[in-house]
Amino acid sequence: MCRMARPRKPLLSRERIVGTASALVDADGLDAVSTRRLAAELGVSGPSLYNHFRNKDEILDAVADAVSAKVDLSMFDESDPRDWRTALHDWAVSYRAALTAHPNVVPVLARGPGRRPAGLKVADAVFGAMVRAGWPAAQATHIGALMRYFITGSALGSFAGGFVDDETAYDPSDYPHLGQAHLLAERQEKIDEGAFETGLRALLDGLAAQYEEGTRAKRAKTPPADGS
Amino acid sequence: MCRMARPRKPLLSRERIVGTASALVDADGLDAVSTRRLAAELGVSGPSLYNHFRNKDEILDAVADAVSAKVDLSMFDESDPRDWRTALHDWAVSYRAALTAHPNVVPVLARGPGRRPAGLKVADAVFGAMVRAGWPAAQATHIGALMRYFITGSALGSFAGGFVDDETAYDPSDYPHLGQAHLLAERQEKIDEGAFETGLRALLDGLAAQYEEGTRAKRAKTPPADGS
DNA sequence: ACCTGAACACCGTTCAAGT
DNA sequence: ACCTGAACACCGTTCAAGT
Repeated sequence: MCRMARPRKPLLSRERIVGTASALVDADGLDAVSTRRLAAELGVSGPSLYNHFRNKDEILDAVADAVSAKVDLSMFDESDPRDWRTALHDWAVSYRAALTAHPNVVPVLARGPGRRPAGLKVADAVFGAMVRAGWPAAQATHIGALMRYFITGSALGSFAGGFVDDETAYDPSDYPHLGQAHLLAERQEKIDEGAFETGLRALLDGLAAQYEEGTRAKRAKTPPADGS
Repeated sequence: MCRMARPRKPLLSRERIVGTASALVDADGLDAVSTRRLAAELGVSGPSLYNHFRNKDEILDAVADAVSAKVDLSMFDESDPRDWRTALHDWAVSYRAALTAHPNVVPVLARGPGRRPAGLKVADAVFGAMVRAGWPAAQATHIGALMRYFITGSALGSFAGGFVDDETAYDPSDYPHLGQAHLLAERQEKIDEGAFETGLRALLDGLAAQYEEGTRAKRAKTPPADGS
């Protein structure tokens, strides 16, 4: 029975803001998220958001990190029996799936992990697993980087979707080999998936060859003599 | 000596607009290009731009296409003696150099060629050369796509630059393998170049292996029997 | 602590008006 | 044909004020 006003439950929380912002990005794209519209969606006025985030970029970072958090990393556990190549493959597939489920967020993610905790956890896990598998630290760093290049590139620049679904856009005298390019748009997902699989396999094949070279050199302790 | 006003020389042209916009993007980033600021830089009022471009996106597309136009495609000429693997390698290096010279433009380019003529010329050249080298059309499409994934991904998400140059950002209990991560920022270019080279080599090694498989299968006309 | 309205300095784009 | 000022419907962010 006191007359002092108890603090009412806050209208907002970081979680609620991130959840609504994510839905907005997924539905209408990155540009659709203005602080004013997001606030309206949450039933508050624009400036209220600044009680929970320093600025709009921090909100989008949190949205992006929620996507990173969905990437499966269990294949990099020490207890997991998968070899590094299989682990890398399965991780890449899981990573790409997380990104293609939220394509509008990819431009934010592609900027790098920055200070985003889930993004850093991903980088940490793959680096640690590659070192444990026998890769030198410098190579392990390169692998983390180049896999990210390929995966985010594939999620961002949906190759086929980047073409226009309009036959007249590709004059044969200008582009002699693009006669079927307008068909790319409709077969988009299949082509992007095929290109991703082809590229991933090539990447892993090539890395396996480099790994073999490395272990052979280590076994020999000296550069191999010529002949058998 | 006539009193009728001759049409004075127009203040603007598409070329002048694109040139100034490119300089603005390179110097201050994509967000620094507002129609009003661009117009001020050109000595005109904002709406004047709409006499030459339908909207701001068209201006940025033209800026991006100017970068694509700098990618060397001579290695794909029919008269060029380079084999497909060497051509693909040299093209990738030239492509990446064009992008890293204008990193702020990459997000626009990464969206795909769309209707941008220079972007389409690139896609046309690589596809045509791969088909001529003996790749099946579907595989040639995949190669164009996956190379673009890797190259734009590497130019966009400068891996090392994505980390923060701040030791305290990487708590060892959270990220046991990132103890040196704050050093990444300063060694950025070297790491990104190393990762690009490692990845490109792996990609080409892997593709060469798939190419071998393909030609072997073709020679045999039937799936190869076991044994030698 | 958390939310508000008012305000500031911006946006992209349209359009009638000028030459 | 090409440029202008005015206008419309927006932005992100700050800040004093309220509870």
